[in-house]
Amino acid sequence: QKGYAAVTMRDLASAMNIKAASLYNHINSKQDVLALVVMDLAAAFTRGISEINALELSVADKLSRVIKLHIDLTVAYPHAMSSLNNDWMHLDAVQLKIFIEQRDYYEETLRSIIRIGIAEKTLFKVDEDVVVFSLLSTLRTLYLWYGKRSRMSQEELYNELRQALLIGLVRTN
Amino acid sequence: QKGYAAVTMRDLASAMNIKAASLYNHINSKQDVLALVVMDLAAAFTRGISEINALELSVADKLSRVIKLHIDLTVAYPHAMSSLNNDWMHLDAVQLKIFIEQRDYYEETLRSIIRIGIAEKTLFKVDEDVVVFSLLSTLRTLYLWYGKRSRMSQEELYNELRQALLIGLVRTN
DNA sequence: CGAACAAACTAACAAGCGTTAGTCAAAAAT
DNA sequence: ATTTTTGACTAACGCTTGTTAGTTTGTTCG
Repeated sequence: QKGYAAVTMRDLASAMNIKAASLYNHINSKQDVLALVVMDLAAAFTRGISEINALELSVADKLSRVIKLHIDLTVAYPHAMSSLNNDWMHLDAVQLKIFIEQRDYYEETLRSIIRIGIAEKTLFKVDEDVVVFSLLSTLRTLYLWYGKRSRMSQEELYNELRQALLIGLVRTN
Repeated sequence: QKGYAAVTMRDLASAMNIKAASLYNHINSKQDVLALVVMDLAAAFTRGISEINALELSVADKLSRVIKLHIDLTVAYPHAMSSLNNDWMHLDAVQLKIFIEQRDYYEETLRSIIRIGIAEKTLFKVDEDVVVFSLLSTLRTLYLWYGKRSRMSQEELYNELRQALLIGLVRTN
């Protein structure tokens, strides 16, 4: 709601009905809390795309699996997704380096899947950077949206997103 | 880079090679700076979509114009786009109300365009909320991307985004 | 030339920040 | 039954925050 910088330890404490000082019986610092929230989720994404890429699937099926990965993790950890998107730059130097490496690996893996699809002509000829960026923009901000306005099941969301992101909107025939 | 909450008046001042107190010869408060950055850009989006919707265009052409609107404003005000996306919740109560009204109006206008397209069957049958969300997720985060990694012209970006967002990726025939 | 103004400066304020120290009651382990 | 541990508390710390007051310097204008 407020983001890492704007939220105070007293905010966190009062949401748990305790005093700020009591938090330090459980955690070492505010930064540690951020790392706990962000790093596990980042690792889950890294593991997820790595597993998908290792499977013997068509490019379109791999992309569908990536969509499913994002839906699953968003449903499981909607609040952590917000920190992953907006607060990662406040990680300390050590964690930040690890985070950025994982992020780069994730994006490069997705880019390589798309590159193969374009080369084998199962995907339209598009700029791979634009596609990676466009897919991830939508998938990364799912948490802003799903569960709030939507009464949709995960299954429905999955099908709608495959249509919107992969198949397209405008009828061209 | 840091977001509204994390950046200090001393940060802003030193980036301008002056002292923090000197800022107050030009502005009234930190919150006012945020409002100056965010509200004008929000108004530009509101005016933009209003004008597009008033034109006598096909649904697909209106959507293309919306893409162009986002590209134009992102190129013109890349830094303000970041605050518009990430810092709007730190506006004071008065401005926040105005902001949210404009945002709702923008989204509802876009939704109505898509609703018409689906009804007249120029668009595939998709959930209109998913489509609005998916389009805006990509267009709103253009600033993260364009100008950094990309050496693409605005014209190229426009064509690539129309392909990726409207036409689709996966060849189905 | 002299007045008025713009815009920088130093110094300091009160409030809020993350965090630590020390204490105490209840629960768990011995 | 006694010791140890857990996890809350109050009080306070040193620091940083946004902001104000008062001053000074250079420029603009009658």
